[in-house]
Amino acid sequence: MELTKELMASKTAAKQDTRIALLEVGMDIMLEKGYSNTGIQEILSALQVPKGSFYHYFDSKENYAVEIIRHFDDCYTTMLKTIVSNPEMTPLKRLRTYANESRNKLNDQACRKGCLIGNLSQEMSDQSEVLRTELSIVLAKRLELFAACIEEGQKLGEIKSQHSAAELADLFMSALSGAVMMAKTLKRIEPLDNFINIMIDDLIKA
Amino acid sequence: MELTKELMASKTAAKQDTRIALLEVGMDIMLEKGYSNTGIQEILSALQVPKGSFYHYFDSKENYAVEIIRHFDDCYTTMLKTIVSNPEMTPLKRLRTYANESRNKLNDQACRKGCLIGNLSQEMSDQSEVLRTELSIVLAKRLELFAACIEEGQKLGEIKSQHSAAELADLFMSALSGAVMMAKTLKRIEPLDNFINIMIDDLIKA
DNA sequence: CAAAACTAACCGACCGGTCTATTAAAAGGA
DNA sequence: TCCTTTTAATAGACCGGTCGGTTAGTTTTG
Repeated sequence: MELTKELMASKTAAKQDTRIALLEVGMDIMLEKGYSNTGIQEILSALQVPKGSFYHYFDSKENYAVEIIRHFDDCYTTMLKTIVSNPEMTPLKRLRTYANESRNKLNDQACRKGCLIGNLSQEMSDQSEVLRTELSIVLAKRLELFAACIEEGQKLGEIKSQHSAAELADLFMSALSGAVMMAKTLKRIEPLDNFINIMIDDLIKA
Repeated sequence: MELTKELMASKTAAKQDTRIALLEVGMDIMLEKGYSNTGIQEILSALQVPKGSFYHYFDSKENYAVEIIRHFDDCYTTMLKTIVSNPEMTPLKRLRTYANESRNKLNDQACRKGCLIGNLSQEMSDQSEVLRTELSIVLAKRLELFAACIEEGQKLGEIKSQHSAAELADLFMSALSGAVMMAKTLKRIEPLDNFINIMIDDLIKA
């Protein structure tokens, strides 16, 4: 009995693995090529999973993308929280750390890829209300995390208080996303450096 | 003779018109649906132009997009120059005017569409080196226009001089592009309002 | 054995791009 | 001036390939 249980478990796990693997490979490919440019067959070939299986696990490409967004967000939010809530740094230092990591990652990738959420937001907001809604949930979640960090900094007098934390978080994310876009097109990391130098080290600092 | 000349002229003009019409319709559709999601047939149907004509005027979809970018940029740069070089306003006021117009246009479009250059940059920078190069030329041109305006403001003491005009222009464009992206996904105009309120009215003002 | 999980083969639609044919305009010759 | 030749432009049928998605059937499981 224990044997069958184990087999069941491993089998179930394997099936789950296929599902997760589809999500993770799709995430990587969509990060590189966007939604429209990514074919389902391409994802399946990478994993040697047959076409029929895909539609066993997912209803449609659109729903698959929704699950990719959620899966990616799960990982990303965890990472983001550990940085912007890190009690061992001051709030402003946390923001700078996050910005720096974003900058270095983009630089390591030769100013390619960027952020899945940002890329899909730009590509799909006008094309799919389903994806737009999902992406807006993720964006709102991130805005909250940044706003909480900024508010903490404001209370400590480390960050300017002329504007609300929510507004500053908004601008912070806008500028960072835009800097990533510019860096990708110009193939130069300077937009990120400028963002860090001016926005963080100067403008929002109290 | 004059009659035939006129006919010739109008005919030639008509031919040119077909080309221009293809560029302008393609511009509109690509602004709404992006590059990958726009089919050539769709553009042709809108103008009732046969498929063969398209490949008479353009080598490929990619080259067609390059010409769309240039055509769009021609119009846009003219408009941009009249605003950011307008001697009847102070430099900072010009920037605010431009930002406000961008904000109002996006608002009128129910936070859709945005800017063709920004959209294509995000979608195509990693997919097509040809398009990326073309887009980077346009971005660089705009950066120069903004930088010139900002530099003027710095000399007048109206804009902070801790950072170079080029760096400020960089951040200005990053933040504006990012705010447009966020507004499209969140379907709220506030990111643009925040950009104007904080960035222009506060942060870069001396 | 019945039900659920899985999969290979297949579908019509559409993609960007090519083909050959036809028509209209420009250029050349006397 | 008229006729011929060449070239630009129009035209749509057609190409192989790929798209997202379906289905009929096999395999696995309880």
